[in-house]
Formats: sequence, C-alpha cells, structure tokens
Amino acid sequence: MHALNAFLFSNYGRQFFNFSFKITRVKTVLATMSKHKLNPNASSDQPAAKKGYWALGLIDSMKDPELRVEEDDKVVVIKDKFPKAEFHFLILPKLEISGILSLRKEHEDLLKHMDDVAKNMTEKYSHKEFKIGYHAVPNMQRLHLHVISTDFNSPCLKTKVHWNSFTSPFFKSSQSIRKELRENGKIKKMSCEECDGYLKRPLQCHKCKTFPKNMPELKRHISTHT
DNA sequence: GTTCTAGAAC
DNA sequence: GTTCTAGAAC
Repeated sequence: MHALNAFLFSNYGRQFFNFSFKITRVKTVLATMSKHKLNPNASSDQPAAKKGYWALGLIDSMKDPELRVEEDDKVVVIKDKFPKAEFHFLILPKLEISGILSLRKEHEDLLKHMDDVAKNMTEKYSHKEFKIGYHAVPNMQRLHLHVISTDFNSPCLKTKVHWNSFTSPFFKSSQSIRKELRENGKIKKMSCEECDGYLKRPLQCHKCKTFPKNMPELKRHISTHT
C-alpha cells in the first residue's frame, strides 16, 4: 500500500495519470467523430473538424434530458450548459442547419417559428426582460437562437468576450436576422475585423453610460440595476 | 464553447 | 503579493 501511494504521488505516478488521461481524451474524440459521422457534403459555416470537436457539443446537448426544456416537431429548447444570465435558453431547429450563414429563403418560416417559441419562453418569465438573437459568428455548430435575460447574473459570465457577445452589435436580434433573410435571401458574413472590434471593445453597461474598468467591476455595477 | 496559466496590471 | 486577462490547448 505504501509502495502504491509512493508511486501515485511520485513524478512517475503523475506522468502515468497524465498519460492515461490523454488516452481517455483521444478515445472520447474518436467516439465523437464516429458518432457524428461528419458529412463532408453538409453545408457548414465553418467545419467542426477545423475548430475542434467541442464545436459539436450543442448537437449532444439537444439530446440531453438534463438540459432539454421542451420540443415540438420543428425545434428543441434547451438550457444553455453555461448560462450567462439567470435565464438562458437556446432554441435549435431539428433540421440540420449549421449556422446563420447557411440560412436561405426557404428557412423564413422556420425562423419565424423559432422566434415565436422564443417569445413564448419569455412570456413564462414575464417579470424578466430578455434579449432574443443570434451571435454574428457563433463558435458552436448548429443554428441556435439565444433567449437570455438581461440581468446577466451568472458565475459563467466571466470574460469581456462573453459580455460583448451579448451586449454589442455582435448580438444580432432575431428580428434583424429575419429582416435580412427576407430582403436578401441570405445572411452576410460579418468580417473578422468588425467582429473583433465588437468583442474587444471596452466594457460598457448595457443599461447606462457606465464604463467599468474590468469584469469584477462590471458585475458589481450591473447588479445595481436589478 | 471552456479551462488553464503566464505575465500584465494593480 | 494579489487580481485580472489574454491566448494557447483542448
């Protein structure tokens, strides 16, 4: 027993566990790859293979009964796994649409339906104010509409990018996306420069003209608005 | 998307 | 010395 303990806490022991941990990760990635059987012909804003297999996480989350809130024949509503506010839902179509850049005229009705489902969710929590929209450049594969309460009170809200992704023009309202699709038949890609500008811009309160100097200060500040 | 952490900022 | 963030790794 002493010998085992000595091994576990020795450098060799640590290295052994590090190694087996890495092997486990490789196995997980391989399992994910075979499970999703990535279709090379599927339309995609940016292939998951290019980003990493974590980008497929939403497709698994849709099936997770722990996260699933409700569904109908066209969409699934889930709780965001790392909510950035007290209420943070995602509405995902059952149809395989990788993201907003894959949207076409034929999806107009689906988007209206997603919007209706979103509004219906907010009515359940009518004491709260919500934002309903899409990230201009999402990291996760599969179209998802964010329904998020504007308290932004959550331990998962940690970084400037988190904040700006919901409070700058990087967050495109469902209304504006639907309008663009209606008028142009597709959604124009936001340039990397424009994205970066929004995501890296200085912190600004979403309700007043306060510019907190860092995240802890921002979180203290926004708590005064509730 | 998150986690981890080096080094910047305080 | 501690807090905070940005960037790499996953």
